[in-house]
Amino acid sequence: MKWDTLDEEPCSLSRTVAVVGDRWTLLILRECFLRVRRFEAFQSSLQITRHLLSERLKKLVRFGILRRVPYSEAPKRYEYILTQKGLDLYPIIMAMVHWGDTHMGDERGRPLLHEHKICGKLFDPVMVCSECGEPLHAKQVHVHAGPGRDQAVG
Amino acid sequence: MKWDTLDEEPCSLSRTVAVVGDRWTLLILRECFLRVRRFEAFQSSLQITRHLLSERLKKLVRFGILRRVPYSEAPKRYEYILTQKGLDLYPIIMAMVHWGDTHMGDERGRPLLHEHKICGKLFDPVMVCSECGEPLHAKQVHVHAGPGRDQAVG
DNA sequence: AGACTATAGTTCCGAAATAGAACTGTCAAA
DNA sequence: TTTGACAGTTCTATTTCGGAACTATAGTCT
Repeated sequence: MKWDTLDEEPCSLSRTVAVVGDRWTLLILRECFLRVRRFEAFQSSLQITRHLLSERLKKLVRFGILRRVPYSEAPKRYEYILTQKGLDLYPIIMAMVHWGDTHMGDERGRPLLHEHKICGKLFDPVMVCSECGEPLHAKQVHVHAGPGRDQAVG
Repeated sequence: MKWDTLDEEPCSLSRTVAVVGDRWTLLILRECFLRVRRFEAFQSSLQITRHLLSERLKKLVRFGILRRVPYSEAPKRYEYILTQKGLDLYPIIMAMVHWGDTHMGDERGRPLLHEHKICGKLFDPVMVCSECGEPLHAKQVHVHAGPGRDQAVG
């Protein structure tokens, strides 16, 4: 597999995997959604090596998921902020959190609870059909080849 | 990071990442949802090395995401089928496909289109609040520590 | 019988990625 | 002038991955 061109595969999952398909990147994104923005903060909360953190942040900036924004002129210091493209990853992160809550929980209960500011309640994320609003299940979905497909899948 | 105990972290995202947080595993799961079930089929459609495929399938079975089911007695042959726990990963996969469609597309258009058998229409997945049904956005969610949290996050 | 094919793996070795620690550079505060 | 905070970079040892060959079981073809 040529991982360096995975983002050009005729498969939307592959293209997403090219960007967020590794453990550190997903954990970094978790921190971003928890409002962590600075190199030292990522490093100390994740215990990631500085080398890998640096590389992953660069990659996320390169793909337009984070913006590197100066917050101090002298010395020059930057923080990393989610772009809209990055914020749009929220359903992926929430879907993963919810699956973990459901299937990987232990007797201690959930690590985090989520409150929806709009309705004020604690909630779970639910994935629904954009057309009829019903919850989605794998077996109720039929897949068709789209225009961007050659022979590969996804 | 001790990846071998990531599934015991007090963070649901970490626990999910422990299971599906690598590129090959996500691509294998894509194939599973496209009804691929056999070793040779995974191998030839993904071009994954047989060694890694074997290891990843074992891991998915160990975590209860796939079941290894005999389909031939002599010679003994098995296929890999999603359990309910595995089927429940569907929102993660769909969220990734949708993000890829939205942010990583090219001029050729989408590789695949999804039809909801319930309503008969082509759809996009939308993540909504279980309580009020409104679409979720990162900035409208407030996070609280839950019972299973000690000092870590997620 | 003997050779060939299909399926599902396992083994081995060189290449690439990761972990862990130390080092660099800039500036402010003590 | 020394220390500390911050944001990285560099180095080496270890781990994981890629690619190819090999093993095992049984059916089919000649």
